[in-house]
Amino acid sequence: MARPIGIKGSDTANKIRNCSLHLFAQLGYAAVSMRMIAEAVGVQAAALYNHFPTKQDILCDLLQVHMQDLIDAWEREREKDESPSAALLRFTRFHIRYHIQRPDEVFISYMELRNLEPENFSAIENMRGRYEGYLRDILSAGQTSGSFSIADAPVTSMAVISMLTGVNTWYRSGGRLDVEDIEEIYEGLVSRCVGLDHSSTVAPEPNKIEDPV
Amino acid sequence: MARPIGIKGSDTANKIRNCSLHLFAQLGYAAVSMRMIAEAVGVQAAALYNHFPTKQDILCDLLQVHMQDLIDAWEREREKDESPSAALLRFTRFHIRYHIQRPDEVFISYMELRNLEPENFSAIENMRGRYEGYLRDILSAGQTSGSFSIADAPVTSMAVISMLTGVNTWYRSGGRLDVEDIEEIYEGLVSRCVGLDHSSTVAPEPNKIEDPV
DNA sequence: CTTGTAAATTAACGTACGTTCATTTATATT
DNA sequence: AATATAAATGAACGTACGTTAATTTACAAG
Repeated sequence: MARPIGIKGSDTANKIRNCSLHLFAQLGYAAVSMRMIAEAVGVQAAALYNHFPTKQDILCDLLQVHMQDLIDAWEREREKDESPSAALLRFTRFHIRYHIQRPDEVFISYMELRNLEPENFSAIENMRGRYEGYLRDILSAGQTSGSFSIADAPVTSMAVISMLTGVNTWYRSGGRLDVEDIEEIYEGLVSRCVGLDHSSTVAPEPNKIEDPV
Repeated sequence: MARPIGIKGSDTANKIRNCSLHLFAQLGYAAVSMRMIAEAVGVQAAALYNHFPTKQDILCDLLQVHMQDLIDAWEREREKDESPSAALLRFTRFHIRYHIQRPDEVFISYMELRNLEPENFSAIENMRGRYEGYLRDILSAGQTSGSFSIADAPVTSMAVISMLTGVNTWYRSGGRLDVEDIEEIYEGLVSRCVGLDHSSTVAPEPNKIEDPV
């Protein structure tokens, strides 16, 4: 057997991405061999090199795509000229929702950075810095406008990001709380962190009052 | 050369612990070979097996000692019969101070858990759960006594832990803020997360008022 | 002083690694 | 239809891995 019938190269490449993602997240980059990836894909190890020049390139591709997708998703989600408080709550809900749906990508983005060569490492770190900058800018804007009360905007933004991303360490689907419950709890926590009293800035949900059935 | 003069076995064992800790933190458990550890220690690879039966046992030892030391340190630091708010602030400062001084241990405790065999994994996870329980109990106590205003104590405790541990991802010694500055900022953040207004619960520092020089 | 143990050495075990090569076959292009 | 390219295969490369064995020497205990 050589090239199978009905095979498009891009399909195999995506299968390599998916299988590598799961294996890297479960076992760690260094503990995953090209032969393991190949077996998961259903192919011989040498075939992987038709799609990625090295093992490192697979990891790099995964991290780069994840970070770019995250940035793009927020760029689409954000509303320009929104108030800092509204933007903060939007960011909070977005971050939780986006990350909770991609536990493997988030995991390797934090854990496998050190396995990248310096230049690839810097590229990913810059992207992460850019994303963190969105939140920092929201906090700074709210600080300037006086709607937030913050001791230190850079530190507070890191604290909030850590708090939000931390959800991934304990959330399991089918647990006591669904994503909407979690978003709501963290909206409250984040509001308090920046000196907003959440209950006074958000109107109660109408149907909880008007629709008791 | 066989056994060198003036060598105590426990010294070598500790050197193996220290070198492995740094290497694991820098490169990851799977990427570190016994020969690398041996070279860092200044010994041949086979000599490591006089002190640890396998590579996994070195990792397991490091994680277990770290978690046990953390638990012991908090048991010594805590004050029985303290109010929930005082206990919370004590925990906050303790956690930041303790973790910021041990970045490598903290790092591998989060990253290399998956490289443990199931039973070792469970042992470490139980210890972590026990430590997290200290905070959860403080929050529950404050919720019961009415001094805290919390939507969900388990979730809030995980949020707070994530926030505090997150300091390790950005803190570098010699930076803009020293540890005391950071503890103070996070004291404020944590107080707000549980519905305490920090500024009203802590008296202003006297020398900032009385000693303007 | 003898003896047993502890701590090191060198050498070697089989296995697995990332990657390359030559080859074969399916698809795409002209 | 002829040709080039894309996508697979099986075999092999040298290297490194975790661990074990046999041996040598320093220290501790009787």
